[in-house]
Amino acid sequence: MNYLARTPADIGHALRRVRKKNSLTQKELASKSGVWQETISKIENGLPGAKLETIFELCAALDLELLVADRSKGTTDFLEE
Amino acid sequence: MNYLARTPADIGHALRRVRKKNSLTQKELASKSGVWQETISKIENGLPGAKLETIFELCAALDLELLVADRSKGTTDFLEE
DNA sequence: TAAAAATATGATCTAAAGATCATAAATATC
DNA sequence: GATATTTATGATCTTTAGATCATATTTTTA
Repeated sequence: MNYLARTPADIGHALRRVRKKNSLTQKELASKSGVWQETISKIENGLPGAKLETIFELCAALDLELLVADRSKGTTDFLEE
Repeated sequence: MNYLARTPADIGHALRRVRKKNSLTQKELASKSGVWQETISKIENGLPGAKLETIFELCAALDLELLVADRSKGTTDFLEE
């Protein structure tokens, strides 16, 4: 299950989807990740200046990683693995 | 050609590899991307607080995108597509 | 090896992220 | 619809990223 991202908002949306898919509230993710709920809300809504480190903290908590890939023809919608 | 990233340093290293693969200096990438050479240097060296937006600006200039993926067993070394 | 080119680092300034708290607003539940 | 829960937003504070400039250091080239 991959989500393709070309913008900060894409990352935020992907993180939200995975969070919900795991039936976690932002508050629960906050506890898991050490990132504040308010911060998670902003990131999920596409905060352009979100820190890379914070993104990786959320990825770790959601058991995710990022792949740096050549730009594809794909859209930033849902991608099946 | 994918590079797997679990930390800001991984992202920085991936970006550097792709830049070099395209025979670009940091200064040339700076011109392409609108991000300052000095900033690129810091990011390539693993700046934890690098802004997501800045990362995507570099990705766009290098014709890259990110995939949000489930954590794999892989290491953050070079991965062949 | 010397010179040129590329990269890294330091200083200053402005804007803003994240922590922290509070709470308004939105959503979910019954 | 009422209530509970979740998410979004605003305020304050500290830290720091990025822009900008300069230049030290390192790497590359001839």
